[in-house]
Amino acid sequence: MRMSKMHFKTLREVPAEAEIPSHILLTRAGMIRKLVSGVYGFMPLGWRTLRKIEQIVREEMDAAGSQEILMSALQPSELWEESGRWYQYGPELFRLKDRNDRQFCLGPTHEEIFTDIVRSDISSWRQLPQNLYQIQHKYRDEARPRFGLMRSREFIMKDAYSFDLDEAGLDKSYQDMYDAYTKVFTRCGLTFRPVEADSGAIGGSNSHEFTALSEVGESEIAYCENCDMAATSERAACVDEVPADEEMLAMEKVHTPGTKTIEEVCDFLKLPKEKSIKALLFVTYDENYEQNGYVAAFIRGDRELNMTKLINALDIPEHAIEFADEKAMGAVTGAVGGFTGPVGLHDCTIVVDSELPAHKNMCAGACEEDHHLINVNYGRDYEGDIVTDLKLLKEGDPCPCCGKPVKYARGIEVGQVFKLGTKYSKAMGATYKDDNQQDHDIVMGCYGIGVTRTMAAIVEQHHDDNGIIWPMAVAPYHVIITLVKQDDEVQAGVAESLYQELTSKGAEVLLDDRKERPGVKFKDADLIGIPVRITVGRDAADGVVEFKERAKEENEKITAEEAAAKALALIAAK
RNA sequence: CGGGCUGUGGCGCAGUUUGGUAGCGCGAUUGCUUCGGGAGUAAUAGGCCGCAGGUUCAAAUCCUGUCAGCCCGACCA
Repeated sequence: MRMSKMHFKTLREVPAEAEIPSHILLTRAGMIRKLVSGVYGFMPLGWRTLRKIEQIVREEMDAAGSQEILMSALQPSELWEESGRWYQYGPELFRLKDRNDRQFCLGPTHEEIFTDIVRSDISSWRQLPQNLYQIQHKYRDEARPRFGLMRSREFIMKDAYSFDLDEAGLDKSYQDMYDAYTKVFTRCGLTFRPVEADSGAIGGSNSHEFTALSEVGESEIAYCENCDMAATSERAACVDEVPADEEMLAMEKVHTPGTKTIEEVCDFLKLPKEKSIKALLFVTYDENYEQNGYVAAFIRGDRELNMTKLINALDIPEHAIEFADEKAMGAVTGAVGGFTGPVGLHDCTIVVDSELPAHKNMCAGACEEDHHLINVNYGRDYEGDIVTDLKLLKEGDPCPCCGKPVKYARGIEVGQVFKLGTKYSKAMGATYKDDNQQDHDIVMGCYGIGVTRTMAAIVEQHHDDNGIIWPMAVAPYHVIITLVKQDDEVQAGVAESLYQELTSKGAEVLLDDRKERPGVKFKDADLIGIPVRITVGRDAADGVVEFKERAKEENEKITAEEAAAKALALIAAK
């Protein structure tokens, strides 16, 4: 490609809204273009890289035995009603109506569609297992789109769905996908870690998230250097602390004026936070978004609540629960906020963290303004409707597997695999007959890769102050020939024959023949991150050019023939 | 959803307090000089100041409403 003919524009200044390197650099390099918040288009260079990532995904999916199809993004609401997710998915679902008032949505994911396909095409055990995938635009009306491609409302995703006879089959499909994902992200040049994850709105039992390590990532992972434990912070189990046993003392109400927070109460009563119970009150909503109940969660004063664990314990959608305001709190506790406790609390679902029952003689709110109770004991003074792990695992806490202190890291979720089981096949009637004419639910798995997000993650891990440093496998072009003086016949001739030579051997080459000053060409070459740069300049008359890899500091003067051979070797090694 | 900030040529911003004919830098076009790390110079083009309403002789500026964008929070009982 001759750059003088390419639709191409770089920005010298950083766009005002861009915060993180991938957003800044992809925009400055002219690879992506924002239309509205969370919606991006891809310009020639960006589109080439995206297609390369897609191609890697395709090759590995095909190799793993999955078949590519393409379903519509526009989906009728009926299928979502069937699975129950028309309500469950919440406000992130882009909903729209046609001229006849029929409801549709733009697919945020495609479990329903694929299940629908399979239930009509598959009827016999002989037809299983099957694995289908597509690479397609997805739509999610994110509460807060941000960071360019990292969290957008329209994005490209590869989603795959496996259909098996039984759990054993699913285990194999899951492992095959897990292995394929490992190959995909390795080929893309990412440093990543597969971690255990919560399955969220998708549902199902097991799940792993593939996290590209990065400080700007929105995903927080806990891992252990001593054992194999690695999980998202919301998924990570916590070890219950078991305190020394003590005799139960008589419960007592004490006057604690103005002590709303755990800190204030514990300071006032001269107690460690480990001896106090923290209360968190929520209101819940039904399918019509009407308030339908209250939830009180209790954890030890020094702990933090893990919202995901609470939602899972209650078995409700994420959007069906909110922190209660002062008024709602009063309605339940009969007191102003800050003095809620589990004793005598009624008309709400009480969820108690699993480590609290073993804790004796605790301090808790008395459900009365300016009063707390001390020597509160589980079983005698209060009970929970649900007792389960609600705690957030923090850095340094004991590892749930081996007990050593856990570490924390941030990362970008570039892929996730789920064991769905029969959640969708049961709801939508996707069954097969076995060799005894018996019907069984098809056992499903689903597997996603955020293709556009992967592109952003690669930039996050591969850039410097001057721009992007694309790994060869995903670079929009392999080589850029920087022609220093485009109107110097000798230089132009050398550049042209080098361009022809490399192109004819299968290299993807950009020839910078623009009427620009050399500085501009060098800056642009660095910004767009082409892995190999061959500069044709003052030594062209001697057949000598300059060879430089984008990722390396040094450059060398060699003959054009040597440069071509070197470039081809690097391309072949990708 | 809650809180804060911002909308002024393609991009980045000043001007708004104290109403009075819209400015700067980058970019773009043309000429000359320059030419190996985002050149210099001269000239030119480009904006009903997000939108709607109001106050006023007069509104980018004041008032009301509205839309859009960005940031922060979602851990407090």
